[in-house]
Parts: sequence; C-alpha cells; structure tokens
Amino acid sequence: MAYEPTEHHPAFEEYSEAIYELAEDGVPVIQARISERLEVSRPAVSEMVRRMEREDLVNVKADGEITLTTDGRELATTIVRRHRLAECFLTDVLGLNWTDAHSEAGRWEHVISPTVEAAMLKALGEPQTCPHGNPIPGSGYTEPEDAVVLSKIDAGDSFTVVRIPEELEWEAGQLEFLESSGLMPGRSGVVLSFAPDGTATVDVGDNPFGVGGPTAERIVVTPGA
Amino acid sequence: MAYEPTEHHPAFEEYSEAIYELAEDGVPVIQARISERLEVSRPAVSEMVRRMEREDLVNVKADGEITLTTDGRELATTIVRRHRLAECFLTDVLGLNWTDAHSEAGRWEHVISPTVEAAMLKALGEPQTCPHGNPIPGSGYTEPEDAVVLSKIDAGDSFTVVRIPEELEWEAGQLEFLESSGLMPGRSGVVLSFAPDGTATVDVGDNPFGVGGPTAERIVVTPGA
DNA sequence: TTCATATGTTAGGACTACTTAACACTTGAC
DNA sequence: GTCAAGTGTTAAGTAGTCCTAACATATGAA
Repeated sequence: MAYEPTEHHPAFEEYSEAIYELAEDGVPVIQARISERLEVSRPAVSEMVRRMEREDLVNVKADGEITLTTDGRELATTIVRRHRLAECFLTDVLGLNWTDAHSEAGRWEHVISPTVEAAMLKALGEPQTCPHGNPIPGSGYTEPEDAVVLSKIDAGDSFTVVRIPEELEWEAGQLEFLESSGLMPGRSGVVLSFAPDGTATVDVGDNPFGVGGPTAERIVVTPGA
Repeated sequence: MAYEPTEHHPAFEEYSEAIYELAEDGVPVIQARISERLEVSRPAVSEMVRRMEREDLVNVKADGEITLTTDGRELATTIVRRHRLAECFLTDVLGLNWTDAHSEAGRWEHVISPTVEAAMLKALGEPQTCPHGNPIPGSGYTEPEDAVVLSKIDAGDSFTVVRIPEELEWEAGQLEFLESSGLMPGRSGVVLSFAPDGTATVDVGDNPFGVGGPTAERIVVTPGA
C-alpha cells in the first residue's frame, strides 16, 4: 500500500537516465534523440527539459546540447545503477532472460530504495557490470583499454565480447537475438567475414551467424580470445 | 528505461487493495475508511470510487458499502498477492526487517510482472502467508478454525500468534515494536494479565511487555502453545 | 539558391489524481 | 427535538505529463 512518491518525479528519473545513456553510447544529447529513445513527442521533451533546467538537473548549451548538472548526474547514476543492479538480480537470482530482465528493470529502477540496493549489491557479490556488460556506476569498473567496436575487428581475427550498449537493448528483438546467439559479455569468437554493407559473419561456438552493420558498429569487444 | 504503463492505473490498484484489505480486516468498507487508510481526502475517494464504478471494478450498495466486482477482486488479489510475496522475498532473500519490507512492498506490488511473480514464488518455495502471517491469495491457505483475537485469550493462558492484520501494519512504529518484541507468527506465549483498559501483558520468551487494547483486539492467535 | 529535412517551440488541449471550501444528509445522544 | 458528528458530494483549482497542429529556424544537398 502507501504509494510513496520518490524524491524526484518518475519522469525526471526517466529523462536523466536517457540523457546519461545517450552520452554513454556516444549519441549527441539533443532533444530529438531523447524524444526518440523515450518515445515521447518533441514538445513533451522540450517542456521537460525546460523544467529540468529550472530544477537545476540539466544545462542546455547554445548549440542545444544537453548536459547533466551535478544534481542531474547524481540522479542519473542512481537510476542507472539501480537498473543494472536489478538486471543482475533478475537474471542471476530469479533466472529471467535478458529481454525480460531489461524490461522489468525499467520499472524496478524507480522503486528500489537504498536499503534494497545495498542488500542486492551484497547478495550479488558487488557486480561491476550488468548482464550485458555495461558498467554499474560506482562499482569502479573500467573498460579494457583496447576495447573497440566489433566492426573494427579484421575478418579472420578473434574477439571477446565486452558489452552490448544500452542503445541496442532498446531495439525490439535485439537482446533476444544476441542472447540466443551467445553473443554475450565474456564470450569469445571469430569474425569470419564482412559483407559490403558492413554485415559481419561471426562464430562464437555454434553456428556462424550474421550481425548487421549498425549493430556491429555498436557492440564493444576486445581483440583476441 | 521504457516507463511501461500498467494495465490498470496505479491508483486503481491502490484503491482495490485498500478495499480488499479493509474487508479482510473486518472494517466496514465505506469511503471514509478508504480515505483514512490511503490518507487522501474524501472528495478524492468519492471521485475515484465513481471512476472505478464506471470501469466496473466496484459496486456501491444503497447504504454506501463498497464491494469489489469480479474484475475488481481479480485486480485486488493480484496486488495483495504481489505485496505479500514481495514481503516474503524482501525479508527472506534480502534480509530486510518487517518495517522496511512492508513499505518497500507497497511500491513493488505495482511493478512486479507475472514472470517475476512466478520466479519469486518458486524461489521462496510457494509460501502461503506473508511474514506477518496474512494469507497470500491463491496459495490455498486457510486460517486455523480456532483462531481468535489476542484479547479473547484468558489471563494465564498460552497462545500462538497467527497473524498481524494489515490494519496494524499501517500504524507507525507498530511493526517495529511487534518484530522487536518477538510477537510474530508461529511464536507462542502467555497472557499474564489484562488491565482494565484492555491492555494485555504478554510473555513470549524474553521480558514481559504490554500490548494496547486496540492492538490486542486485532492480533489473531490460536489458544495453546 | 532553393528546397527538403531536421530540430525546437508555441498554443491549446486532455487526462489523472489530488487539494480545499462549502454544502447536504443521516444518525445517535441528550 | 435539536445538535453534533460522521459521511458523501459539488465546485473550483493545481500539478504533472503527455498529445496534436502549426510554426520558426537551421542546415545540407541538388
């Protein structure tokens, strides 16, 4: 019972998170990108950005780029941390698949308290990344220095998956495909070939399969097995 | 991310739950009681009841008594089930205390999906009651036939705690007091005496302590150790 | 240069869920 | 019988978050 309101409105949490993750994915943080990722209209974003600016959660540069303030970043990292921790928890403790865990975590991130967060962290043995390899803010994780995107690996060379960026988690069916294909953090494989359109054919143990160009440009790997 | 709206508005979930629990506690289900339990104004309840009636979730009798329709009861039992399951999970798996678990569960109940519900049920070994002894709807639990309220036990007789009704969980400090006193489901004790104002003095193992009249009239026990 | 595309804003509106103020009705105590 | 207490409703207003339609501006391609 007792619908306890969060300190910051749920929408502020959602927008802060989107801003944080767009930046993390290397996507220019402008209203149009937020509008796409959150699937809301541009006027809605325009209004929310104005309100978040008033609440000192974001700054808008002259060229329209949106950056998080100290307060905004704190909110964003809290939500992202809870999201990724929840994903770990849902897959490791409750046995959910990637797809379900991702969509569940999108709601859990707004209801997890500091107490539960601490308990989950302990229960999971302080994980440093979510199941898709994305860093849990505050865990002290640093990405391998030689990390590159899959499309940068030469045909014939082997690679080890580092992470599936948040941007891809958002695409319908993508997580399901990657999980069932076995293209998950820690797994190694070989790039067999590249098609002219950028599609990579990779082998991670079972049958070789194709990974579309845009996807291959986003999946982060390290060279070598 | 992806703020997925629930099938029924959160407020409908909250009100259905309140109606279900008021009835469970034997409190007359009228707007004034809902207003008190949810801590919202009477006009707010008036409006929500009208909307829920329109959506065929509740019926209002001529004397003002509110009853759940089939749809309403389904919604209510789903939320209550998730709430109590979450309480089990939070105490048993994450080690939270009663008080924290109760308030957390008040938010969790709105974000738990059928998939997670099933996973939790399995992980917990299909519990039949929440940590406070209240039945998890659908678990097939039936209260012992000789269950009575604590105030009905004669001074000098022993008793075993069956459950702490939802009504008491709502009172500030009550859960903390009961948990730290050891007055929890399954525990046995003896009623040492009753004061004229109904206050019971009980002993459940450690130091004897007093339980206020209104509280003693609500805690459900069975006679005997 | 002109036009299409991308981007952001304004205006107006909708819906949910709440508030307070004011009023009407019922009922039991005296 | 009257009055207070309890209960429910109406009215008006607010805050949060979204929408569409329409418009303004920038930018890059033909």
